[in-house]
Amino acid sequence: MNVIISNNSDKPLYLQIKEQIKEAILKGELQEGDLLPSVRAFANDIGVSVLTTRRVYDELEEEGFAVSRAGRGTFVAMGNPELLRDSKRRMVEEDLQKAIHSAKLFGIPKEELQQMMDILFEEEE
Amino acid sequence: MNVIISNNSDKPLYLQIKEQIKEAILKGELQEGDLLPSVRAFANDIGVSVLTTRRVYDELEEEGFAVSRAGRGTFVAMGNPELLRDSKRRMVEEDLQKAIHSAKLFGIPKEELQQMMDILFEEEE
Amino acid sequence: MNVIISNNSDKPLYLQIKEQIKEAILKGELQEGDLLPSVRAFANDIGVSVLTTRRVYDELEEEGFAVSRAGRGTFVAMGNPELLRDSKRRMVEEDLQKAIHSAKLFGIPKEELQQMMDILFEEEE
Amino acid sequence: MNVIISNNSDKPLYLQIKEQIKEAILKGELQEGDLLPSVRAFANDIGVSVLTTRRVYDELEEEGFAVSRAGRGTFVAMGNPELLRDSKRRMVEEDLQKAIHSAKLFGIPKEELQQMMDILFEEEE
DNA sequence: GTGGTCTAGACCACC
DNA sequence: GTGGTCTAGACCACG
Repeated sequence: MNVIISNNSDKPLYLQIKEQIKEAILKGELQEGDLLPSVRAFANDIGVSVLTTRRVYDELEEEGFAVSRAGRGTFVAMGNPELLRDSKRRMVEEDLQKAIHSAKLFGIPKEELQQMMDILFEEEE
Repeated sequence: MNVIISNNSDKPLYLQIKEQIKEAILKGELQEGDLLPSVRAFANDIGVSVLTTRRVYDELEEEGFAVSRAGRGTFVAMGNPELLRDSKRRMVEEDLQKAIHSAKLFGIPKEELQQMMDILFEEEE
Repeated sequence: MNVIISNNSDKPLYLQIKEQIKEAILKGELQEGDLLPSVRAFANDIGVSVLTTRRVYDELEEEGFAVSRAGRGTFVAMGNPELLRDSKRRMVEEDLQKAIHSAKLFGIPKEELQQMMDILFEEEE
Repeated sequence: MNVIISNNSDKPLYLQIKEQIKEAILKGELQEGDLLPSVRAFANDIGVSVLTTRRVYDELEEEGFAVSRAGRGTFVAMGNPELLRDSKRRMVEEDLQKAIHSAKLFGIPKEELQQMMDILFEEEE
């Protein structure tokens, strides 16, 4: 797994890391039951404090994406695939909703919005 | 102008205020050249510290949405209307791009995305 | 608010503290909207690390018992009173269920269990 | 004897195993003097490390539930039957006391507590 | 002043 | 080896 950290981002480190792991799970790169790197190995790997990776794993566990077992390691949680699908859709819908909200506010018509989506969809590499 | 402050929001006060002023400008409620309330009056009005409104006006000026004239007050900047239109589009495009990025990541096809937009567009009150 | 910490307990410090705050809220000693002590003042007060009180407040927030506002402080959450009542009952039911489970396992009849409850209820000071 | 291990439990493996053996003794499934499986056979049987079963037997011996005879094996301790009866009662009383303590704290009256016990007693399958 | 994040150590229980 | 807790510092943004 590749995690990229930006010190210039306004997002805290632990959030950047957490989101990348969640994305990897949602994309299917990390499968249910997979062993995640140990907090120490991971911290060393990406150059952050152990406490920071601990926090990432703690929150992933709270959110149901991972399970930690003392003395064994941290694993990708066994989750109902439906939940994953929903989780993906919800992420997309959130951003979409924001865009639509602003568009309505500024009087951008639905047709123009659809056109923008078409263009942006092709542009994205 | 009505500014609504939520103490339950995760956004800092100064940002909530700034964004609502910017929205009012982009929506056309505040016209170019309009006089904004004084920092003191405004602070008193919405029940926040003078320092907070001071910061709002400072940042609005930095971003080119307002100009302060010593002894006269703070005014909505005289901006090229083109710039405003672009600014609106850019805001919408940013969120749209995020949604498209996630959708591609999770394998949600363009058709499904368009369908989601249709539904969300109608739902928005 | 009085918090008592035992270093001999098998429970981690942060849990001991968190549970006592939750109890104070459930008992009504702490009312909705009340300001909790700052993490630093609290840590100093009860003689633990700042990080430990931070963690307590973080988790109380996650569980919906408190809300933190940067620059202002941490407050007892405005919660629907129904939820509090349910929370109380659930705590009691959990322990009761354990007792009943063991009793059935060991063949202790319902009558004896009720008798035990009578006696223990009077004994409790 | 059937021992079921859950990887999803928050309890450590050795505790899960130990508690199930103690329950079997208290329930009478394991009689005084019965030979327990060897640490190696047992570890192999339930799929855990030998160290883990070793620890289980050590602690059972410390607590007086088992005795090890070098070269012979580990046996369920010859215990005074009174002690066993007391042990059962104590386990039940402990949980009952916690429930009563919380109930008093939150102002739940004795009648409501008894009602809860009635309901939970019937519900338990 | 407040909370939010982060570092660099440490000790413990579990496997 | 692993995760779980804790300490004693630090810097930043917010009000």
